[in-house]
Amino acid sequence: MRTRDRILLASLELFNEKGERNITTNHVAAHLGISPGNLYYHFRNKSDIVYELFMQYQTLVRTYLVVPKDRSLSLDDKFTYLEAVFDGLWAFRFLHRDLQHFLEDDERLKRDYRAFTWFCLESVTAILAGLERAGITQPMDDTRRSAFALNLWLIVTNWMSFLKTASDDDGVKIDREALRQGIYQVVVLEIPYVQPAYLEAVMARQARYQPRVLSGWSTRTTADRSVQKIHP
Amino acid sequence: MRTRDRILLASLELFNEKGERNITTNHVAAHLGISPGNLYYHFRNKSDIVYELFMQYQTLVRTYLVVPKDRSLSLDDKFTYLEAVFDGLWAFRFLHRDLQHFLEDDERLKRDYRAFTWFCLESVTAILAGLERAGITQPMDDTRRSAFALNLWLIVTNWMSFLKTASDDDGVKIDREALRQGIYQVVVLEIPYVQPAYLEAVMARQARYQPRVLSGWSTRTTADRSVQKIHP
DNA sequence: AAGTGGCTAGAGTATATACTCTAACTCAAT
DNA sequence: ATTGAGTTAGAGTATATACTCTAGCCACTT
Repeated sequence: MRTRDRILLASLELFNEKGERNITTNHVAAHLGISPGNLYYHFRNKSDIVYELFMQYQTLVRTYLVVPKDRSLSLDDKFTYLEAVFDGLWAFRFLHRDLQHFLEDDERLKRDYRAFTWFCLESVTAILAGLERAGITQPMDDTRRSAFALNLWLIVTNWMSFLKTASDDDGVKIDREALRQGIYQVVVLEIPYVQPAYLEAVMARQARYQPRVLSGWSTRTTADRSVQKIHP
Repeated sequence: MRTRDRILLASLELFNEKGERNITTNHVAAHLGISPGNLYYHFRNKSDIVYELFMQYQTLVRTYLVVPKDRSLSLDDKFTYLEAVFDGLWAFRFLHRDLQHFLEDDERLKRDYRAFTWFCLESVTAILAGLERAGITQPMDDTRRSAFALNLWLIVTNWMSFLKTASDDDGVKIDREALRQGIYQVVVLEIPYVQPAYLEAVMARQARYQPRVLSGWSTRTTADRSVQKIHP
């Protein structure tokens, strides 16, 4: 593998694990056993590494967030979308953590990220419209659908950071699996709009993603509020 | 005003404006015209300043997120809650920006923040239950309500960062006013559960918070996707 | 054999950052 | 007047961080 690609891969790995703020270019170089000079031969600066990683992320998301033109959407499609989106978020989880910093630091990234957001929101809206046309959910007017798509996107993109801040690391390991429990939350959002004929099927599939982290949190008493450990 | 309080105030101001990551203790001291040594006389380290600010934030939120015991909730209450929460978020907006970093940096803050989150989720759940009892929204079972409360909280707490990342600074100034447009999004979330008798009233109030930022984004074409300026 | 261009090492640098240390000032109580 | 606790100034420090510079290596062409 080319050095340039190894740098990207190692950066992604370390950024995801420790957070970009805690990983210096020297760390990345040391991790790969190359010199800092070598790293700077391939990238002008740290921002460029982040930008390139964002481009990879964007490409990934743009490939799977498409509405098929030749057929109508199924319930399976819906969950395929969700799983893909969460997998992407997991693979590039460092991005959303310091997003604001990155965007302030790099005008180009800011521009591109904004366009990317609108693309995502439009795609989600199109998917929602597709599900309506397929008779899975109730039709809604355009304004409502757009606002709904935005809520959906907010929940999806911030589910990870919620897990990180709200759950106890000792009790619940945050991994790709835990992340997918965000799917449960998204389905909760949509349930009121599901057509009666599909309600049972939707809820059955939703059950697969039932959160371990949160189950029963509303019934806990004040006394054990801070205790989050799971004891079998 | 005591020096200690001036340090807190200046830190909050600078953190909110530039982000904690970009503000050093020396910056804060210089801003106040005091020496770094003086600052470190009052605070052992930077984390302590952040912690203290979080405590202020927490106190604020805990005071207004209470369910009245002596009477049932009204529609006004609901919007009062929302406005208060968004005002609090605005006043301490630096917190949610680098939250993950803060929590990794300070074990004490991590513990307290987690407890705070659960408190908020329980409070929101209690408020939702109160609205149901008052006949404003349809009753739902406990599991659903908890999950719903969590979605609501996710949208509320991340609305600001969405605005920051998705909107064009030139076109739409992000301020306390823009932030409140998150209220619009929250109401969208709740509309399916509003009892018919209240639907009109809810939507009328919602209209006050109609986003300027997002209006019509779903209908924009690819060509002007990146253009976010508002021209009257 | 000599040259060429891509790649790499590694020492080095300017700046920043969080934080320390000591001396000195203020002012109310004695 | 003296004391002494609380407060402040300001120079200083150890470390980190992003990044530079120069010399040289290696594979391949001519």
